[in-house]
Amino acid sequence: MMNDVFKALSDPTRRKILDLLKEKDLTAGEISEHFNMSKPSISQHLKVLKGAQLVVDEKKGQYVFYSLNTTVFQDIINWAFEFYGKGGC
Amino acid sequence: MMNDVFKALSDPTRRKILDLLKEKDLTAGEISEHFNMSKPSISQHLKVLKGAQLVVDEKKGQYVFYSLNTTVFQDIINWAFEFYGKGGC
DNA sequence: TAGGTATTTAGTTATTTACTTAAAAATTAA
DNA sequence: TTAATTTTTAAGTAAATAACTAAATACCTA
Repeated sequence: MMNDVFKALSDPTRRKILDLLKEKDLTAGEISEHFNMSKPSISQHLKVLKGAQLVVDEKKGQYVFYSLNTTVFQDIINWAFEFYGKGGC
Repeated sequence: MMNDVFKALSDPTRRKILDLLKEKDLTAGEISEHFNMSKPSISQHLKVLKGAQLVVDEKKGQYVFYSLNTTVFQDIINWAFEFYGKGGC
């Protein structure tokens, strides 16, 4: 579970996708416009992000909108807190 | 920089090494005892963790002690906070 | 229905990664 | 110095990853 998350985060293209989604929800096509990369490659990256539950997709007509799933980011924070300091925020 | 960190964290063996170091500092040999894996493999994993500055090493005689570098974990928390909620703790 | 757009799936290839064993380097002690 | 111990480096290999193109799927509109 956390393995899927860190594997997903280990690729710079996928982290940049997350950065884009921080601003606003985007379709697969809009996301791909930000990269010098084929649409299928971006689609695969989105699949990995979705598998890690870092993003959620929603189909609207012929478009698929992607958005962040913030709960997993909380999991990452909790994971890192165990190393940084013994509890406390 | 953050790329090295997430790449380092993407492997379960390396995350388990970090878990072990959460308890106490350990030598390379002590770490390797916790795995069904050759010492050179563990040494390579330690090199990756060190490259990401997630751990620090200190030579004491013929032993090399490894310990956590907590500052990078703070960086991870800061990174994730930007997705979770706009600031605030 | 037919054609167009958006997205994903399938199949292929080059690169990277994680492991192995063997050898080297560095330290300790007889 | 020689031998033993700890750790890293080097070289090789199998599996995973990330990219591509081509084809399939799904939806919309004329």
